[in-house]
Amino acid sequence: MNETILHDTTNLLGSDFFERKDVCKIATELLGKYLISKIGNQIVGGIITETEAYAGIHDKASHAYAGRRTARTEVMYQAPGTVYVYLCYGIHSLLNVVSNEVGIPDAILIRAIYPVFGNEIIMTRRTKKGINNSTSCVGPGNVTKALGIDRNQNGIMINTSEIYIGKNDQLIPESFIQTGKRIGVDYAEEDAALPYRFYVNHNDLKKLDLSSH
DNA sequence: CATAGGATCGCCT
DNA sequence: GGCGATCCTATGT
Repeated sequence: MNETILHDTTNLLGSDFFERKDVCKIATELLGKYLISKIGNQIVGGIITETEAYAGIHDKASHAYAGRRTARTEVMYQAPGTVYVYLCYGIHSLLNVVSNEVGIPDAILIRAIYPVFGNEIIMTRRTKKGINNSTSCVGPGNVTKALGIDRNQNGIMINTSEIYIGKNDQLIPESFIQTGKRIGVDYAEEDAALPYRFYVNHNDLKKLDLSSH
């Protein structure tokens, strides 16, 4: 894969992908897709390997629980495919993509990717020593740091500028997909236990033929 | 205006 | 496994 994907719209996800009601299905289907950033004219891309679903106003873990509308959460009510980036713990930018229809604030958090290209750029952005291909983009704060994403991208639409999500002919086998409860949402009472986290081990990912594109 | 706490990370022991 | 960093957001007075 190279940057030609950014100029061939047939390779990018259509807006209908995020314009669906089942946020868990979308979160699952995002596994294996390409996430690409072109920020500061630097292109970095990888395969999405971990996501979490946040199910709008009925989900106590969601920022939009009970229909909360604030300056921060307003973008969650915008069109499917809108990027929602917020600051967590005062330090980390966390990347989400809004789904469902306008006015229904579902979102998917991107928690990890497997880097495919732009590795030298990633290493200049990730200064921690000892990281490797399998760890440089694991954890939602690390994904955004590697991709150069922060709140400057909050509110933009995917596949129009800076952040792109591409199709992948190489699908993740269902047997590779693991499920669990979401990280860091213990405050969400009964919703804290919902199996809304989806991930594939990078070791399993490497068993696939990633050279077919 | 004041305050508590967070969809995390990395360093320390 | 513990905890400090760091600052914005949401809420309450």
